[in-house]
Amino acid sequence: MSLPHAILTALLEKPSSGLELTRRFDKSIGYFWSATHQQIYRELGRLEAEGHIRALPSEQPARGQKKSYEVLPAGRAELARWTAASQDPKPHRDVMLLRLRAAAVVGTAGLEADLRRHLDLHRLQLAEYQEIEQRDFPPGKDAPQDRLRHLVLRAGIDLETFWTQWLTHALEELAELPGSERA
Amino acid sequence: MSLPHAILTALLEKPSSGLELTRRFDKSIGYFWSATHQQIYRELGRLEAEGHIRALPSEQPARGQKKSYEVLPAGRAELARWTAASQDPKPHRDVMLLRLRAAAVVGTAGLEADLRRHLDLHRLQLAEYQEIEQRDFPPGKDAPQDRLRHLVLRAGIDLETFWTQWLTHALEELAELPGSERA
DNA sequence: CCCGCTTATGCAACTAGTTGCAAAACGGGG
DNA sequence: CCCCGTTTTGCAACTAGTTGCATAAGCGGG
Repeated sequence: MSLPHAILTALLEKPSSGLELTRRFDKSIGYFWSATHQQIYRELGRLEAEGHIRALPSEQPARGQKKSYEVLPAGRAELARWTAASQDPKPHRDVMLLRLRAAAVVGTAGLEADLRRHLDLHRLQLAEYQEIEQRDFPPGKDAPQDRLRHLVLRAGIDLETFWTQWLTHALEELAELPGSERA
Repeated sequence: MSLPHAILTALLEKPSSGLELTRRFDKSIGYFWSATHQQIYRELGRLEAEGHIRALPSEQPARGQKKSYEVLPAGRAELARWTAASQDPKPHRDVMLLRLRAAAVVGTAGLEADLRRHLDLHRLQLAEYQEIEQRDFPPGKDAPQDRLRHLVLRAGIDLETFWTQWLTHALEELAELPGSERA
């Protein structure tokens, strides 16, 4: 149950409307939590009903009109509680690893193209993160908040780096395999 | 929709009952796909209904009786199709990264203990994988199937290695932060 | 002025995964 | 032989996330 807390964090960083939140979830927030606009609007409604956030009064709340939200003290308290609470790590699920394990049994036919495609996607993502790092975390900018946010970004960068290396290695192995399309 | 394919892969590697599958999902299969026994039984039922697997005839199918399954040709074909089909990578979601980003806003109070706990868990998992590697993939064992499975295990090992390093780094940063429990 | 495109919000139905619980058979102890 | 704990199977309800679509307002061009 982390989406509401992701939204609270984002709103504390900057009060926003649903669409603005969606855009931010597609960018910086997206590298550790993704969400669609439908999820976000639903959750904004819930958070408002619970008294954790409220719509900024200035704007009128009609459909098709921008409606911005800000976090209330109760919301900040809930976020602090959640952040400090112990949580078990969720088991990971990775489709590509599963496909490779399946390929060990039913053959690797057709896999290579998709491995290459994923490699390109991860390279692209990595480049994007590195650009963010250059732009937002130049050396010397180390207020506590920046250090923590930089740490999170580093995780994103290192994970993408790992995947590009692993996929490269996988493609090499695949190329060396004897009959590449054994049934 | 990958659970049925994880099950097909596991059953091709070795026909099993629901409980045996559950045990294997807790061990080797678990490092890229996890599932509870409830999920597995439900899915076994579906796969049987679809004609992808069948119960081994030898055993009688009463409740509380072991019932083992094997993959039928249709199931193998479906797995091969799925393995070769192009799939988009799923966006990642990581609660710990989210919590750290939240901590940049609401303070790091209470985080350290859980970071340490996660570090221990990842170290434990890493040790377990390394043990599997020593046992199952001694140097020189490189039939095609082994190479692919080893590659998958390497991903698990390298990911756990990454997390132990990152968490260690995070703890260092946290220790250096000025007021460790600023609200 | 009204048509169609974009922006912004949102509902509803579906899919996948989780949690809680229970029933049937087996096996050992009294 | 029967009671009770364990093994194995399974249903049902719930939670979270995804997909598809709808509705309202603003805006620019013919």
